Amino acid sequence: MRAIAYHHGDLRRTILTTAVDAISESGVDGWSLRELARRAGVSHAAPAHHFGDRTGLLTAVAAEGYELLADTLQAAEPGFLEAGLAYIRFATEHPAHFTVMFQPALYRADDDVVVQARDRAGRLLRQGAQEVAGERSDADSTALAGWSIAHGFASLWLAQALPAHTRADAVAAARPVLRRLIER
Amino acid sequence: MRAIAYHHGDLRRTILTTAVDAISESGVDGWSLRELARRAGVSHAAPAHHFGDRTGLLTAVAAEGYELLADTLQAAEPGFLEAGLAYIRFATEHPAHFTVMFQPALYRADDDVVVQARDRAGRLLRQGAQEVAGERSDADSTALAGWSIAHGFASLWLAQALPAHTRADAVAAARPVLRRLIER
DNA sequence: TGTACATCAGTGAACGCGCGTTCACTGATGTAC
DNA sequence: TGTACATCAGTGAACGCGCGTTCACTGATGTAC
Repeated sequence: MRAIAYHHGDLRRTILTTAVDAISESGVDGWSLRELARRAGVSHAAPAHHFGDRTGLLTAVAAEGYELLADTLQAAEPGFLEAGLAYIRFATEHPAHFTVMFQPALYRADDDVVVQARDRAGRLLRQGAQEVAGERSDADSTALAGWSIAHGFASLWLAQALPAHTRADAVAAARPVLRRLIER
Repeated sequence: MRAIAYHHGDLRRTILTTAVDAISESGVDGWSLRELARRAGVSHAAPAHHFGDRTGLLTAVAAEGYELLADTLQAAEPGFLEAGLAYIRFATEHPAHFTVMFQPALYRADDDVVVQARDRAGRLLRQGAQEVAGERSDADSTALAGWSIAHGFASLWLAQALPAHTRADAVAAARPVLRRLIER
């Protein structure tokens, strides 16, 4: 691979990764397209070639996020507890994606690629919820409770709002918390 | 009250309110200090007098948010369910405050006023959790489960990620979901 | 009750800067024959 | 195997704009005497 080529070859991928890094470091608005170009070592006009504008770039981040979430859920062992822990692992390993995904005002939420990926993740999520809801009469509320508790734990952990002992390993700390929903 | 006075009298309050409105409309970064000044009808240099910079302003928003949350929790009937619903009511009625509070990188989280208000809200929150944890051996996990489920429901609702039937009344929709943690 | 003075809130002109966008261009790659 | 041509990715100079910040100022308010 040449160090520098006129045609980068994988600039789209590079910009996307750079954007995710920048979001992790400085939040969803703490950077400019020009800064991403600078970091990626390309001209400041290059990103527009692939994404058009910020919204286009964030749309790609959201789509990739839903794909990654779906992959993570798909790879998890069956059962609500494992699905919930997979959800939390995804959020803590991909904080930038997670943050963007749940701020739909930032991107084109009706973009085809986003819709497809989100549907796929949604299907797997409902499958995980099924396993805690079972035959209960309040299956819907139980499914929402499952999603809420996993999403809430992940969000609070990312916001650094949880007690210090949860810092080192979010997934381990989440286990007894999620379990609280299925046993008593 | 004069329509226009050289000394506004309550400009700090006005800018703060204007900021909260702007955040609700356009997110945490969708505005500038100059725009707030324009909206408030004062010169563009006026906000700096009261808040210094964006961070100072967001610090004030976070502090006010924790105060409002504490007030809401304090006014709630006793019991975990009522505390959880109060938490969700706060989040849905003050989305801008809620959003800022849980992004500590945006403001000075160690500011005295913030710390005091957050501690007060934290005390009331722990009190609510106590009522679901009771004498259980896993009291800590139960308390975190309570916070997570309320926070998760509120976050997902604000992200417009929940099913349509929850849209009209978040608090009513949350009731059976939170209940799921205390009965089975 | 009146005057002098200090303090403070808010003004408005000026600055330099980084931004997104535009556009004519250049260089690399792929395809037709 | 070689040549011509179209397509596409990325360049870099130029633009106008809104921004935060600075600073000398003005006008209102509060206090001392």
